[in-house]
Amino acid sequence: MTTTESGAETAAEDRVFAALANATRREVLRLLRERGPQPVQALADHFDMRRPSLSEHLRVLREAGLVAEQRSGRQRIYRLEAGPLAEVQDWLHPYERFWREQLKGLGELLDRMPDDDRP
Amino acid sequence: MTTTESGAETAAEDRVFAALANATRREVLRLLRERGPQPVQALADHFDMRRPSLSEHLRVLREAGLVAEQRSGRQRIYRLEAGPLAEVQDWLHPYERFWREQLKGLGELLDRMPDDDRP
DNA sequence: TTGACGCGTAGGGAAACTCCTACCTATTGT
DNA sequence: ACAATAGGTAGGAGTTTCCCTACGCGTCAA
Repeated sequence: MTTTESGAETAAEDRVFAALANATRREVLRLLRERGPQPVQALADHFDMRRPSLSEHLRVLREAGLVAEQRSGRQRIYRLEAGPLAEVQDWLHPYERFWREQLKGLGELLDRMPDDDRP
Repeated sequence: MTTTESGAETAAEDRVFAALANATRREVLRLLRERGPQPVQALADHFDMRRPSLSEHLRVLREAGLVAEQRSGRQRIYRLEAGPLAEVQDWLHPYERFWREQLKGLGELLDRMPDDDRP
């Protein structure tokens, strides 16, 4: 439990999942993770998209707590804030035994199959 | 890596993240996890929403591979298919060291703070 | 066979999303 | 002081989401 997670904490959870629903925003997170903090234009260069549109995406990520900005002169350096992703993992955790069971079942199925028939 | 995950596998990833972006759909997954497979009406009873709307949500979940249906007479029993959630966890994994670093930093900060000043 | 039940699909409307082109503010260099 | 740079904001258009009310299709019970 990263935050209080008691009851109406759903609003924060909602913002995080909604932020992750867009491929451009997931790509921004990947860029910040792989290349470290960057100003907006450096990020925008990697997309076929005008800068104001990317600014909007950055706002969504910021309001979800997934990135933070640090002003440096006239630039704004964005950096990854991975905290909310830990909450996603917490959310995922109770499902883990289900997908392990499914994978186990698949494995056993394959074990009982002649090699020729495998997908 | 649960599926091939080579290149244009992004479409499947997109469908999963998009499916999880809605609170009703996340709640459906929780109900199926906690109470096991159920027909549509039993699920619909837990929401302040008409049944056709829930049917739409079930379609989105089905196309994301997160639920599966099994017909039984005139009922359709939906069950959790957690496989795609394993892929979400895979997606999450490279971020883990970042949130661990952040939490570590926060812990050290708290250690250096007098108890009275803690949030 | 007829009626009720379980559920999906069609179609529509309000709101939200995602992109765009201006445009505005703040900072820096000349 | 002035022009150029970095980046946010406003407003608008096209698309998608999410809910609704009808309605259609298959199944079961009388």
